[in-house]
Amino acid sequence: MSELCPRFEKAMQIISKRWVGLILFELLDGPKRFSEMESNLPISGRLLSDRLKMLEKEGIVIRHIYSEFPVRIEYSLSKKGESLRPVIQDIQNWANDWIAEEEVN
Amino acid sequence: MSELCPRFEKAMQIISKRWVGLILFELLDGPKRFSEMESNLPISGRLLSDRLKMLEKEGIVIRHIYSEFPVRIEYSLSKKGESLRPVIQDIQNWANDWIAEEEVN
DNA sequence: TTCATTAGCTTACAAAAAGTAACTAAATAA
DNA sequence: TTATTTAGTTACTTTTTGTAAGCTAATGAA
Repeated sequence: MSELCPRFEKAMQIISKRWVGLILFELLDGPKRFSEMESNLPISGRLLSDRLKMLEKEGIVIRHIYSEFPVRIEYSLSKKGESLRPVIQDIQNWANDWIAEEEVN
Repeated sequence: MSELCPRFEKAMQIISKRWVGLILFELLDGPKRFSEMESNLPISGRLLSDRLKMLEKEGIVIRHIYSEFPVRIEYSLSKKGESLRPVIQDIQNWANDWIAEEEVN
């Protein structure tokens, strides 16, 4: 195997993991709680939990605990996460230009 | 589940499928043959075959058969595929800015 | 005419990831 | 004490991937 840019590969590994795109889309709109994302996205708690942990580990998502009753936990984007906005925006633009209404299922 | 843009969802479904990013990266460099991609990417023939079929079905990749000896088959990007260049370019830029050498493994 | 070679897949099967639903923990409130 | 709420976790089934071997069509060499 030859010279694929290893940083690009690593970036794709993160971004193209299933559900990550939709999670970023949500968070680019502002901080969100676990249950809020769970009900906004077609993803189960198990995987949402996995993905948020992974994104936190990668420094893309920040987890903030508010010790209220009941406990409130908010997820938001770090600067590194925020800087993915152009990527998501481009995908949105591409989708608008090239995905027809019919093929959306 | 609420109002996620269905076109965005569909776009993510295609783009975030494993290996698709790397395949697009390859093809943005110009037309490529099956075996060429197979040796450039860390992907097996089975999945490369699957992904190329899927991308062809989505109108992103074009398959061209040259009846030479031995047979030569070239894969290239359609206009729809070409228009994903900004997405891939943004991911490359993000990777350069935010992925450190050490975390590339 | 038979055998080997080459590209581009396909098949069969094991391993990893995702989907689903039920369950847990901590902190109150009634 | 029992119930309620959020944020998960566990156990288990189904789907997707990874891996390696096999297949097919078109030559070209012996």
